[in-house]
Amino acid sequence: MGYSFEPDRPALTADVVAFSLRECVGEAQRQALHVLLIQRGSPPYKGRWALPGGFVQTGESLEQAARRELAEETGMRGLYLEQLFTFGDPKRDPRGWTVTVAYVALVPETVAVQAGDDAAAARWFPVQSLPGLAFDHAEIVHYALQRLRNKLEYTAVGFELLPDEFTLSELQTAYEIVLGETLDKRNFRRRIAEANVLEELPRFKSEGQGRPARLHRYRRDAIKEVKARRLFP
Amino acid sequence: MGYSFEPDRPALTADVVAFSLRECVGEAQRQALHVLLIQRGSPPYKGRWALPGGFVQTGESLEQAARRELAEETGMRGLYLEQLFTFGDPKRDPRGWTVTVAYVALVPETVAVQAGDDAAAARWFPVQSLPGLAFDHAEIVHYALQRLRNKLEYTAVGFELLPDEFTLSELQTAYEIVLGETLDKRNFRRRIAEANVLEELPRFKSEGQGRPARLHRYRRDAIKEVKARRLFP
DNA sequence: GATATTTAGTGTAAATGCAACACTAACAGG
DNA sequence: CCTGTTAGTGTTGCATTTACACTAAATATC
Repeated sequence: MGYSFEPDRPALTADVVAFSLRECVGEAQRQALHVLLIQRGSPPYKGRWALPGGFVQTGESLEQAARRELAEETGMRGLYLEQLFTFGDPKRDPRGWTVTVAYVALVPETVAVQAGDDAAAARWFPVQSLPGLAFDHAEIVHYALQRLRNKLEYTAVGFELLPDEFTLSELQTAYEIVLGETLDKRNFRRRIAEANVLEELPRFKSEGQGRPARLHRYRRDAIKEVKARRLFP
Repeated sequence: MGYSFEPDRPALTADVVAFSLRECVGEAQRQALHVLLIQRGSPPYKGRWALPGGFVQTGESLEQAARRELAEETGMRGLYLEQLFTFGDPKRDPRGWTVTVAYVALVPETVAVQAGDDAAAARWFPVQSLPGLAFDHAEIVHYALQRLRNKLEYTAVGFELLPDEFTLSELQTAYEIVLGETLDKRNFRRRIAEANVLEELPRFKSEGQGRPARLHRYRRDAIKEVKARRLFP
């Protein structure tokens, strides 16, 4: 690093692609993968939808900035968060040089959005029918979706999209929706069992009619990355 | 993104972890994975070794900045380059707030280092015996090494460490050194063949004595990511 | 309350993929 | 020409993965 000459500095922001499995409006009982978007209240792209995010502030880490912005604009806290990629095309923001560190967040359906202080509208959109997005945010979402699918294939982070306690059927449905394919029930359960990241709870959940399903939760002592073998080859 | 308030901006740098397979000094014919380091000529960490890199300049993309810095400080151009991670701990640079976008480069042994304009020393160090590094660069190298091994396991980027034309034995040796394990010759060749990213050349290379080996090169029309199946499970 | 309906939960067999393994081919040096 | 060295090639046993169907436990209906 040759620090002898100090050129201009870009504005640095952290943006978050927050994914969640939510029910489609209209179609009750049909879940789909959604992304949280915020409607811009000022130019450029006024009125357009954009990813939650904002400036990284002095003294905070990048991840802290992402968490803070998410909390400020949507009220959501304590989520799974992972750095995705840093986007720095000099023309990505029409106002000037702005580099953004993008994060992916996974949000259980039970976590509610509370509109931010600045009262900007925040809404979940199905990834299949996103509105036109501000800046290069469409590209960021696209990249995030690829990464999420990849990650789900060879790690066991699926439960980050579910509440603390969940049934194996709910977990399987989550995987099926994100991966966009149906999975075999017995094979799915075997793999999850082999990954050894869940523990049974002494409780059950009644899914309307039908036999009640055992509740599970993530084992806090489990290693996050199940790297040895792909979960869904 | 709420751009109503503009806080301080961090300095933004791009640093490069350049990997190469080189012969160990002293031990002729024994290759090892090396990382290119540059000796700092000014405080902080004066005299310490650090990753090549420097400020991202106005009007250039992050990758362009990484390539430019690498060219300026080492003379190396046209390499495989991939964004690794962005490090933004507010205390990572004692002089002040500096965020760095780290890249990984893969360098064939045939590419020579030309000392930079500022005549700073540039040297290849075996990853197994790195000197104490400036800033958080040790952490960055550690992370880069993990990523390289991972990448080699399920993609076919190994040839980026070799010259344009190479033999299959050379490619296998490259994989063995990076992964730190020996591989079965027939299984290795089968997997490389199935990945379908190489083409035979009508030429051979004599490796001292012994039967000459057919030269291969990377097929320009091949898709880079061999994602369907891990290469070395 | 008997029966139908719905969801949960469980094992096995066939096919596929992976890992282990040994010899022949082509050259250089003595 | 004989030896040493590196290149190149298939098969088999084992492990993993996939495909697949019934029983269990609850609710709703008549």
